[in-house]
Amino acid sequence: MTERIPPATVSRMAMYLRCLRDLEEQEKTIVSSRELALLLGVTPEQVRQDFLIVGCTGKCGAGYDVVRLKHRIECFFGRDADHWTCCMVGMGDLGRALISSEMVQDWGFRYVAAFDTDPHRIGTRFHGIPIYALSQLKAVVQREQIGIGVITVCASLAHRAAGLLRAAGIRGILNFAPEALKTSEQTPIVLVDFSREFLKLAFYIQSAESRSREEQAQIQAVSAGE
Amino acid sequence: MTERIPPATVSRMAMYLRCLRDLEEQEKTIVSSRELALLLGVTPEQVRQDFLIVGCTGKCGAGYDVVRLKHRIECFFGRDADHWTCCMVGMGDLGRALISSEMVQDWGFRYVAAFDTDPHRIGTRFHGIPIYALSQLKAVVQREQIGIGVITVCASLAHRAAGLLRAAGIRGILNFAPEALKTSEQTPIVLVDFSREFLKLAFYIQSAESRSREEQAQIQAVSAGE
DNA sequence: CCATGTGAAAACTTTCACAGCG
DNA sequence: CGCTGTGAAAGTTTTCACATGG
Repeated sequence: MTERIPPATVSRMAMYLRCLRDLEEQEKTIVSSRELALLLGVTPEQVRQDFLIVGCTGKCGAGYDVVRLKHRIECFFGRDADHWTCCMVGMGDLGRALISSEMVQDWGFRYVAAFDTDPHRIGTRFHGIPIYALSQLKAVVQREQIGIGVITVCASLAHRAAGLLRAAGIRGILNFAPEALKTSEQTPIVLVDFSREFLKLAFYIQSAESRSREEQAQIQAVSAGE
Repeated sequence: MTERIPPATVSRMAMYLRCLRDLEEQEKTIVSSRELALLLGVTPEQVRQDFLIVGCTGKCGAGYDVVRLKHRIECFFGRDADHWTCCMVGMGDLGRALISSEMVQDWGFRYVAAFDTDPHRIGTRFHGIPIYALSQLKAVVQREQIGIGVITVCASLAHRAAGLLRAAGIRGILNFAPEALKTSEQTPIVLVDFSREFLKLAFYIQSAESRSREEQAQIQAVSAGE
């Protein structure tokens, strides 16, 4: 059942899901592969190919049923994707920003606990979420049946945090600390590295500008040739 | 010169750069493709293949010169990667967190201005960075020669923010708003979508657990066969 | 005529195997 | 002997072409 799905495909699936949500809000019931392709900047064929993975649900001539397709992709991400319990390890600026932004809450990811080393924060609540000491992590994770741990502590603490989460039997870790944590077969870790995104952007800027320079040079060459 | 570089390769380049920085701090001068491969979870051949792209700098038998290689990869990301000026559009929790975390400052990305709609914030400073009104964006971007705009406003404002940045002649945009902005050939946009990262993690958890279930089933089948 | 479904073709990435150098 | 460099092989992913159905 679990064919090898490449990371790029998983990313695209997440993008489809976002689009389908938006389409559902706009009360569209049918969408074609071409429309989705335009929205995502890929080819219609690729979209159809991807949908074969989740079990082709399209109808010839018409398009895809938005609700049905969305449901299939939600299944792709796990049937219980609608209620993941998360905890935040590190209640610094980033941790608080992630919680208060509520970006992922309505994607089925709900924070039920937070952990910090600062004694002033321990025992208080943030957006209704209780803040515990790190020493209580294992007990809380197991009591609340927390599935996902989100690490926003500094790089030097990240390994310790990951170790505690693993020891508590967490199912997966999202790591915002600029530190490559060893990911094991058992507990997957997704690293969100801001510096990588900045570098990627820098590269794309560079290549876009060099390309447009080339084009200008070509235009100049052409006009010179005339 | 600008061969088509796949996104995955760009990501790996950023990871190499991180590793090389760490190695440089540890005062290692030589590194082999195998060491880097282990650190990154890829194969040594892939590492060497990647380094061919930036211009093979390795010496047979010895390994790669850390400083030289790092320099080459920095060039891959643009020679002026060492001094990108950035501005933050949106000084909510996320915007402030990104600035105060200083995660990317020492990667050569420096914030020199911030923009917000809240009149209480306009005119003040945060971490020494002046906060302006959106109406001043164009003038400030051009005056300070800002290359990168970082969007952390809400989804509904993101399009307007992107439009203003583009009109001001920004070179690239990093978008943290949960909204797919149309990226043009001229000004690249990198979208950082937290919900996508959560979904990715959910998928990997799911597949890791189904795999281990399969293995257990296999083990049971084997022991049943004995 | 539009859109999907499907298998084959093309393009690409990754891996392999080995030559060459320190 | 270990490590790089390189081109060919294997294994992908993506694209194309066309059959099928509303």
